[in-house]
Amino acid sequence: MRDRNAPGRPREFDDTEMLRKIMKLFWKGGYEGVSLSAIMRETGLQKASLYAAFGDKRALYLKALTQYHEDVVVGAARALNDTSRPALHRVEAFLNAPLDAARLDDRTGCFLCNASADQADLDPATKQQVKRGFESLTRALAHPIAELRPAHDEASILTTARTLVSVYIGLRIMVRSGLSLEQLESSVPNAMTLVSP
Amino acid sequence: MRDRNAPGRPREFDDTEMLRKIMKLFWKGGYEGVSLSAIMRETGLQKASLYAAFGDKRALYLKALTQYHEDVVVGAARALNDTSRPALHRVEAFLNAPLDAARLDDRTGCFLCNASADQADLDPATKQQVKRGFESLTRALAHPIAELRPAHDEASILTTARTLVSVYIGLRIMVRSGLSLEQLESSVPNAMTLVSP
DNA sequence: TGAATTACAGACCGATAGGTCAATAATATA
DNA sequence: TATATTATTGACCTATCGGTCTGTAATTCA
Repeated sequence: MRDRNAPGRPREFDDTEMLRKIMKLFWKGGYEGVSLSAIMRETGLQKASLYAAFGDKRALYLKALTQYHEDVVVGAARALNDTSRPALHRVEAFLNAPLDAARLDDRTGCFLCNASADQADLDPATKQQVKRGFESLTRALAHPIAELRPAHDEASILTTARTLVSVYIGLRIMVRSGLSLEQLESSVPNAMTLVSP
Repeated sequence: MRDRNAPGRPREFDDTEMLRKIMKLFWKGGYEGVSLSAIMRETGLQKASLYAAFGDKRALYLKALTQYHEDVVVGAARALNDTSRPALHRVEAFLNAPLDAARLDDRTGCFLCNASADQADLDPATKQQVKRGFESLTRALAHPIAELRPAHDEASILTTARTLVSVYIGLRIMVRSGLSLEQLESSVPNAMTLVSP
């Protein structure tokens, strides 16, 4: 983000707004599946402007992934920490998110999952960013689980959280492959038995 | 596969052998991440030979995915149905597969998962093939689970199988992002409580 | 042995990829 | 108002992309 009142011609677009558009492209199409021309079309910016503002395509992808973290991961973590709702509801809502998206006919899945499958093996920075996202989700999920399981120690809480993040990821991936909602949704109450036996 | 004793010059390579090499490339690099030049390098075949034998790049990808089904998915299904081993062990081995791979420093993940994240949203045939793979895994996993839970009805068995497939996928994806094995492996016994309470 | 058929090698194709550059426009500051 | 600084534009660059074509080699069958 460039300073307002900086010398020189002011930027005509908002960095974050553009990164959100770019995020949606990469989210849906993957790294190689999105060309700079597609980004130019979507943002209305010229190649050189993109390059000056964000760097090359790799940097663009990584910044889109960071934007996803700030928007989606942080949002999910906040919801999991919202103590005004019952802990059980919060966990359930988290696991239901993949199915809710599918109900709205959004089978884009989760950008972290897609990036992991797509680029984690090829680019260390992407790998690191994806790992960080999963860790954030795990830590956030640990809070309501700890409320539900006050007797358990931290390690056991984190293990359960990781298992549920696995289920979340699995549902995201399976939804994307077009498996029917009716088949998948019964896995949510099934997985919930891990926190409410 | 071309007929032996067909008229004309005989093919100098084995189709399946080449498809396995191509499978490994797409598995690791994704659809757009693998160029025809890379495939030529790996297989030693010329572009025109590839095209004549398998079709265009899309067909090549789809046939690689089919090869994965025949080699890996069918293999996993067979292991899950191997009644000479205890049902509990078979389920446990299935869930451990993602971690075993990581222990051998193989973080390639699962081609079905990668294909789902990479291409399911873009190509209906890929989507269909991925769905079929997940369904095969689910059905195969249902066998040992049914042995462990004779009192449960089929719907409930399949639900549990789907939840465990989710965990499997989640572990595959998380392993690929570089999360530590020590952190992930405790999720296996945790998930096993769904079949052995 | 000749005709038909298929495979192989490698040059070739237009399109597009990511990236760069020089000219011009818009602003802050002196 | 002049200067420095940054942004924008659109042409331009080279490399590579997926795909095709042509000529030659290898085989079966009559």
